[in-house]
Amino acid sequence: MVRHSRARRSDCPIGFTLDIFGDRWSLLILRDVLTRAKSRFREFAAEERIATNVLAERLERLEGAGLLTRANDPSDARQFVYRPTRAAIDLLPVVVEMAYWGAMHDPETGAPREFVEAYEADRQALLAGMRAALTAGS
Amino acid sequence: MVRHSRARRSDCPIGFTLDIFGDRWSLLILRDVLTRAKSRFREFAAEERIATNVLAERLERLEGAGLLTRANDPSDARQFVYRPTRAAIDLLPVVVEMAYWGAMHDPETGAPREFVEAYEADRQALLAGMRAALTAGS
DNA sequence: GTACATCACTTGCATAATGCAAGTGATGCG
DNA sequence: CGCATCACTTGCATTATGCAAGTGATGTAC
Repeated sequence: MVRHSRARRSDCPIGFTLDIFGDRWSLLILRDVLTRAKSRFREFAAEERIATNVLAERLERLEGAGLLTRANDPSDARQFVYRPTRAAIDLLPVVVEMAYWGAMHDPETGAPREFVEAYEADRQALLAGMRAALTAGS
Repeated sequence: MVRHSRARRSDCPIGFTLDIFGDRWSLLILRDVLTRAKSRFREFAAEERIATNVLAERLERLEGAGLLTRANDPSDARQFVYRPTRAAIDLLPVVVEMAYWGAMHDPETGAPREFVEAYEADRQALLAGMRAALTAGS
């Protein structure tokens, strides 16, 4: 049986990157974890229209790829807490650049003005602030 | 008939961005156009293992999305020349950040050392240089 | 100008990924 | 105890992708 889906297809670092989250949903999940403080299955399932079976598979794969950790929620044994790893936090620049590009080129963007202003004023500070928010509780 | 594939699914600028090239191939095509000076169908088809039918559809969609232009090749009537638009050139930061992330986290990356060094030494200068190379002939 | 190669695609079909709706078992809660 | 909620599964229809083999227009060598 041949696995086409996730075989390595390129020696290029961009190809490598796309092998990990070059699909519709993985990066949206990472966006939620990185910029919206989401950490639970139901939170990911809520906002976007991702099917739960696909979500389950993506979370498992992102965990396997070393981008998310999955821990028991001490306050509710039914739930799990997904958190970004260092590698995922390193993706912040990618997420920020994609958001900025979308904000610039989407005629009806929902991008908050404050994000655009913060980016244009001081990109490094914006990134540092976002990174700090993610590293705070560790 | 309902089109699921490319309907807008999010008001987030990242969602918008992923609607345009949130698939395996679109961004690789853009990478080729933006960083490898590729401009013809056969050049795109050559390096990666993209099926020609998928490539044809992607080129058409990227043109429709305003990221590529398609022009006749004056020296060969069989060929067309695909070039990035301003919007595509604006994607350089995204491409560069993805490449850098891949270079940092891919254990067997094929990323050229010079790229990593240039990025770490002066990201802005790297981007300016890449942008200048693309704008040169216009 | 005839034969052949090359170009950008198409076409037909098999396989894989995704979407959708309805479960399922474990746990929380009144 | 009864019901709601949690993180998933399962079955199946639909869509996207991969693969191999065309196709017509054009270039090129003889």
